[in-house]
Amino acid sequence: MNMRILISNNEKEKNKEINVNMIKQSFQICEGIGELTEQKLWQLGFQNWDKILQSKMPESFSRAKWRNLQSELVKFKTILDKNDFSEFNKVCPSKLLWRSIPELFGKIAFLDIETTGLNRFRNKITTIAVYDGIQCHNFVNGKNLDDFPEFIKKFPAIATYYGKGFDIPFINHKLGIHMDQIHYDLCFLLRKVGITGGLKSIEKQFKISRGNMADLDGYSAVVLWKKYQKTKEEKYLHTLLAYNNEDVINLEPLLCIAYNKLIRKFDTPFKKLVNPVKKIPNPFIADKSVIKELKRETLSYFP
DNA sequence: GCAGATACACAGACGCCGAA
DNA sequence: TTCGGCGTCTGTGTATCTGC
Repeated sequence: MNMRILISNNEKEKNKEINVNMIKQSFQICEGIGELTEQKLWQLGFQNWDKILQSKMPESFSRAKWRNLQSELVKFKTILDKNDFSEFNKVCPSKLLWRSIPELFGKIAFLDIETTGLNRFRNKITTIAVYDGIQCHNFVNGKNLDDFPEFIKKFPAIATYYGKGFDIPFINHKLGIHMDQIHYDLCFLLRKVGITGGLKSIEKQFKISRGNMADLDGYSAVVLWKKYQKTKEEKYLHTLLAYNNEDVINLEPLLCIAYNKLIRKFDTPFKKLVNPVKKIPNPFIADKSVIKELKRETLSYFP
């Protein structure tokens, strides 16, 4: 059930052109190099790894520190030259992984799951949506959920909203896999720049629309799955998938917003990412009668 | 060369936050 | 309501610098 919608998006092409080597301007990833030393290096004109490796030691550095910096950079360069992002994920400090976003833009899987509840030991996964920047892919319990582990392997990076706390531990436990990709968790990236709140409230803040599904939430997804299981009517499943897809499609502009705010906050010399202004059409459409039904029932529970 | 001062990196504790 | 990741704060460790 891989749903395919092809789009042409000039913004994504622009982002590919933007400095794909931005991670190679980062020095804090090296052991013994902190924020201040990195700033100092930029001020001294050392804009990337190659410049460090080709230049003589500046006076303000000790011989030991310079040698350590160079050997660390050789290590990281070897890993990146091999495109070994899983190894890069292991050796790069997690607080700096966001700097690899431009490097991997276009290869990131935006991911979100729906479940029957919050507890990964008692509840189960109902659907998983993955947006690869071009199209949505859906995995449904009882249909093709088992295809997910093989499918997700091909992405070097994933992006979620609070996936580190919820989605990934849930997937790892339920599907018995270990996802070792680079993981951009937008909840924590946005917190770094002072933006907090749930996904829906942040979408509102940045005027990212979710059409007629604005009033649905995680609990609605639980109810939709129960109704689908009881009636087997496709309208409930399609509304659930539409909701699930809307979450992952909206993660892409949020990732750009977070990255652009981070490079400004940390006073880096990195270039901005172009925010994709055009959203792809959701391959599933939420059934209007189902939305009304959900609203009515929610009102009767909470008068 | 040594001792004290300084700068910087790093580790641990604690509290906040968001997921269905 | 539960759980676990992350940020912030604070203290500690280490390397380097400075003055004698």
